[in-house]
Amino acid sequence: MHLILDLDSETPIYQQIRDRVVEAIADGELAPGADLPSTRQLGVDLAINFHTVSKAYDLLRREGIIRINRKSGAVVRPDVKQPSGDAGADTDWKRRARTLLAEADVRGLPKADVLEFIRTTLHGFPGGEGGDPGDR
Amino acid sequence: MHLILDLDSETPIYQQIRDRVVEAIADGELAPGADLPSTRQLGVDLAINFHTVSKAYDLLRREGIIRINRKSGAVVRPDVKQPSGDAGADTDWKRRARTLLAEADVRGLPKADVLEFIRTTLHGFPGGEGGDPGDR
Amino acid sequence: MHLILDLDSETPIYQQIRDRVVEAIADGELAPGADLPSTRQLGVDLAINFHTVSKAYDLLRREGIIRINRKSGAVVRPDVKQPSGDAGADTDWKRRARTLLAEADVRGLPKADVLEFIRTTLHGFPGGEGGDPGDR
Amino acid sequence: MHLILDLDSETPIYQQIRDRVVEAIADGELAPGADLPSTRQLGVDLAINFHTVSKAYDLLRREGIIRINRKSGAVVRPDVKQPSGDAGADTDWKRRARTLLAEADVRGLPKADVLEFIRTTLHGFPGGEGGDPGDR
DNA sequence: GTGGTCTAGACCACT
DNA sequence: GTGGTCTAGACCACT
Repeated sequence: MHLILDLDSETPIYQQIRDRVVEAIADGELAPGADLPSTRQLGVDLAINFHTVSKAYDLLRREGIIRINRKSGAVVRPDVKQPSGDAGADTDWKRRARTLLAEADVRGLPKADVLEFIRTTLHGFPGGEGGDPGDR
Repeated sequence: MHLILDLDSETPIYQQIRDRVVEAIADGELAPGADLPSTRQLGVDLAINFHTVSKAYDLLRREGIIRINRKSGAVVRPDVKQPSGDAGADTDWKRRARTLLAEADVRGLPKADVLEFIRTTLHGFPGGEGGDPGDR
Repeated sequence: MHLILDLDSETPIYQQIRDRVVEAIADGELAPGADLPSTRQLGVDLAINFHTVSKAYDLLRREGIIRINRKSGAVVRPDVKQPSGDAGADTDWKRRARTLLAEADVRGLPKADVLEFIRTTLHGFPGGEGGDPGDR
Repeated sequence: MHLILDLDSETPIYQQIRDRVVEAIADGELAPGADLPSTRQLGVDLAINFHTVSKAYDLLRREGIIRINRKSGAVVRPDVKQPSGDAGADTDWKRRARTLLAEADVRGLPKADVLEFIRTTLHGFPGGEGGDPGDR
């Protein structure tokens, strides 16, 4: 997992780490069950304080994405990428997606381009289910 | 424009107002060139400080979505929903979209369902293919 | 709200603060909507670091018990003490209660005494609903 | 004794084992004097390290609930379910019960429901009134 | 004046 | 060797 941060971004570093880990899991770079680097190690690699990494991992744990063990460190939850049935989280995701799509529309991004970008990104994630049946 | 806030949300109030305005424009509730309520009026309607509304409007102005005139108040920019050609903003939008899609994938939402939701939402916004058809 | 900590306890300080705040709300010392002290102020009062208070407040916020505003500080949520309809949290509470009751039983505390202690404690919290209809 | 662990819980594994053993004793599944499975056997059954089981057993021993013999293994103490007269432990139990009840109140659980749940749970444990009736 | 973020380092628990 | 807690202090955003 190679992880690039933007220290000048308004997005807090711990949030960026959280986002990059989620993307690494979606991309298949981090498989379900895989080990994450230790908070101290990742802190050294990213040249940031390990407390900041800790905060990112704690966020991922609360989101049900990773498991943290005091001894063995952090691992991607084995049941990740499987439907959780958390209706509240689904609703929240859709609300955020709707806002993002509205922004694309308001900024004049052509609907066809947006849809194409999303289709491509989604299908770039490994794993068959819901794949592209022809061109639909 | 009917605007509902969630005071308990982690999303700051000003950000929620900004999001709802963007959605109202995408939905066609607020047409290009239309007047927004005055900051004081909206503050009263939402039972919040008008400074918070000002902050939301200022954010929308910096994003190139509305125009603010000290005298005539805030209006939706007439050229909204047309491609701005701001490559940096496009890149930023795609990065955020990618993170959101990765989150859907990691949470186990079926790709077909995600794509269907996005297609439906996008087509729910009035207007042909995003941007002036005679302009492309 | 007067708050006493046991610095030698195995229970982390932030957890103790969380517990004491919950008790203060149940006791009616902190009414729904009431202000909590600022993190810095409470830190000074308790002679602990304000970060530790922050952690306690963040926990209370995530539990839906308080609301935190960057400007105006922390307040008890106005809708506290009203059923939230969060079935998962109810189940979790019952599981913890069952464990605690099992411990009382195993330690030989007479059931009548346990029930009496719980009845008394519960009825010591102000607010009528579900009160003691006679002796049942 | 059938024992189910939640590896994703915030509660450490050893604490979960301790809790389940206490509940099994309260439920009468494990009688006073009964043998507990060996740490290695239980470790295999639960697919966890036997050291974690040892830690749970050691905690139960320190709580005066089981006895551990290097040769014959762990057994439920014969005098369990009888008043120990440990005032400190009683005070501690009441403090924890008070916090749990305060949480129920703050979360809006009706007092009558809480009392009913506790009464039912308590009466679900076999045995008269907690402790030896001839002894009081 | 409020909370939020980040750094830094100590000490602890758990293995 | 791992994460968790706590202290301490800086700087920032928001009002």
